[in-house]
Amino acid sequence: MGRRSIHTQEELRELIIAATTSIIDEVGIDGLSAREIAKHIGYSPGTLYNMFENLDDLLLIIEARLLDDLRQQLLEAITNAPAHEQLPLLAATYFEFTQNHPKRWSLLIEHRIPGDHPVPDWYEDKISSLLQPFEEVLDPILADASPEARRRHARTIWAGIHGLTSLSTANKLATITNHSGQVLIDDLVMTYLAGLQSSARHSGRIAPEKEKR
Amino acid sequence: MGRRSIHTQEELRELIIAATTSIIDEVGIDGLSAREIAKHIGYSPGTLYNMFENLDDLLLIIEARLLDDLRQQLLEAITNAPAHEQLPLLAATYFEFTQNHPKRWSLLIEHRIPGDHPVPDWYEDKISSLLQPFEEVLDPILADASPEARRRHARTIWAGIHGLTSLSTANKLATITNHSGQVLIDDLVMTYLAGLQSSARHSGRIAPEKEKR
DNA sequence: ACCTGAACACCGTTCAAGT
DNA sequence: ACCTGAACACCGTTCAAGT
Repeated sequence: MGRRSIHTQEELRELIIAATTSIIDEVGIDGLSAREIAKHIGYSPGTLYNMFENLDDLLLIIEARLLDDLRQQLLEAITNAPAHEQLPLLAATYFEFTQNHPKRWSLLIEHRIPGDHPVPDWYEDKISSLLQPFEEVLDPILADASPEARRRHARTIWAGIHGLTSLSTANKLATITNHSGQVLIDDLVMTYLAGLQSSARHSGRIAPEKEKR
Repeated sequence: MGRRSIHTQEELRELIIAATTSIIDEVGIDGLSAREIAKHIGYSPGTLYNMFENLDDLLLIIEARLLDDLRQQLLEAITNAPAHEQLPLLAATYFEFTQNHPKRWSLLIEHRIPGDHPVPDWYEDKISSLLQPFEEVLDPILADASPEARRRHARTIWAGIHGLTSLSTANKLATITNHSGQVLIDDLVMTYLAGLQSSARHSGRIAPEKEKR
């Protein structure tokens, strides 16, 4: 047949992304295949390769949108929140988000581009932008620290939280992390914060208690 | 043909495990297949299913051995080490180990049993036994804490370290974690430890400085 | 008893051919 | 120009048949 043009290229693209997302959420990653996606949208498998380089490319785009959504929720969570509650709020929101999208979050964790090929730049940017809320929230606490130390602490606490959420969605480590995940994340954030404040004290200056607003 | 019996069942089993391990380490997970393993050991693909339930089962066994090795190295690392250096040593050893076996460690992180089936009990035990060194090392620091708090802190710091090493081997997050991994892990351990000691102080008793030996 | 290898039901991806 | 769908080179897994 051919020459249908019922949808614009852009519509077709979104159709494919939507179908793939819903297959993952409903059936799981194991039930996903190019043929299955094609069947869902009523096109032939070949059409996918007209819009995307390959399946990995398509999945990467879905992962990137998930990261966008997460970032959005993180930013919303800390808006108007008292400064000293912001980091715990970020952590709780991060965890909750991954629990709400377990299948897609697993995809994000487990999906690796074959051949050790590096991931595209735009994808790395998405990841980097996740760090921004953490840097913002840590800034007042680390007022005296060097820029390098601030970058480092933000990365550490982000990576710790990210790692913990990942363990929770991979039910391969269930016995350990069903301790449960939220409890461990709270522990991590609270103890790490206490550690930051304690070293701020030892380095000669006490991080001031916030009383903004 | 059939009826070769050049190898005992046990030898054949080990042969398969060894071949699979070396394919993963050399070619990577993408180059792995039942047919490829069979070719390596000079048997037919069907033979694999005589010794193992399926490919997932075989991979799980390889992952379990990796965990055994890691545990062994962790225990060796803290033997005869001063108490206050033990946790940093565990973290550094953990990280180094994963860097030394990047392909197999990626397998451990990314390999999920299809269908949300839970992992076998013996596998969960392997994971649990990784916690033991962390509990041992934290015990002196948490002398006053409740058993529940000790379990929790050990799980938290283990999961944080585990999560960080996982991010480092998945080069999907390279820009962030090539900060580098070892630096972030040191930061996590040191700051978390400072946090633990600071709350020990606040709860009325200072964790005594160790001076054993 | 032990192992084979053809067969089944799938994959991702390509590309000549159809409209 | 747009899309098809048969074809290619693979998968994991099974199981009747061979020695």
